[in-house]
Amino acid sequence: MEVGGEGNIGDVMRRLSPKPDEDVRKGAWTAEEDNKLRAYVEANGTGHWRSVGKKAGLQRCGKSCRLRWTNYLRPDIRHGSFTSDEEELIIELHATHGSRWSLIAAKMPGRTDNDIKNHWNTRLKKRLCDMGIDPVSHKPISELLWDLATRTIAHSPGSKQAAKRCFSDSLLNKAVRESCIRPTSTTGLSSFQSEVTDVKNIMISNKGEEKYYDHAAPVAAALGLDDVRYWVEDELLHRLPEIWTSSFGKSNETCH
DNA sequence: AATAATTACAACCGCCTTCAT
DNA sequence: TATGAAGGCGGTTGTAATTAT
Repeated sequence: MEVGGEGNIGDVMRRLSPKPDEDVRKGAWTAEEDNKLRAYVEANGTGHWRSVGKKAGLQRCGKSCRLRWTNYLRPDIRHGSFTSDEEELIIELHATHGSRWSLIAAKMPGRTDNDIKNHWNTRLKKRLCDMGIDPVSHKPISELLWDLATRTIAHSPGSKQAAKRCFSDSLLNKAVRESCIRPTSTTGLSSFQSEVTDVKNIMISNKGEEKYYDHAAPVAAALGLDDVRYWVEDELLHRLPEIWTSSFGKSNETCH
């Protein structure tokens, strides 16, 4: 015991501060650690996670132990890929509850909130986008574009130009992002331009873009654009230097 | 066969809520 | 009522495995 005992400020600070890093292991769990934690919980049950690491002979913090048990070791967890029925249920529940994963998991026995969240972020979100559905609102993208251009923006001063600009940015960024062209700052603008001289053909030949044009058509009509495709192509070629500079000109990173 | 890109998922982090004192 | 511990949640990151080039 140090001189000063309970009242010593240094002692108080040490008790309140987190333990030094060397006392706590991080990263992937080993099979031995899993066995220790499983044996401890089977013998003592869950709860009081803060002390579990120590009592189970693990150099892990309580949070880490709890997470490992609830997301992986719990015996009622069903591991393995999601069935199509489960995927449909997740989409349905997400439309109702949003990203309240614990709520969604409660309606899917055997699945953890972490698993569902991961599956949503890696698979389902993309699938909805490909179907032309916004994964946040679960509404068709065409409907959202329409709202954006005709209601949110188009009724304010200087609206038409703003709406056109917003609309074109969305299309152009998508076209560049989804094309096979991956320029870098070291490529240089001139060679990038030569690579994309026929970018409109990439856009037209890409079936996803065709679908995107379908979504865009009613918005274009609302803005008084007779043919959105030619307008976007003109915009894209005209604004290529600007797009290149804003996206890739400031770093050596490749385009994502 | 080697390398790059993408995918899948375990784990961490920070914040919030609840509860006991 | 204020405070701190504990548990829970959602967002994000790191990385191993897989697939594409």
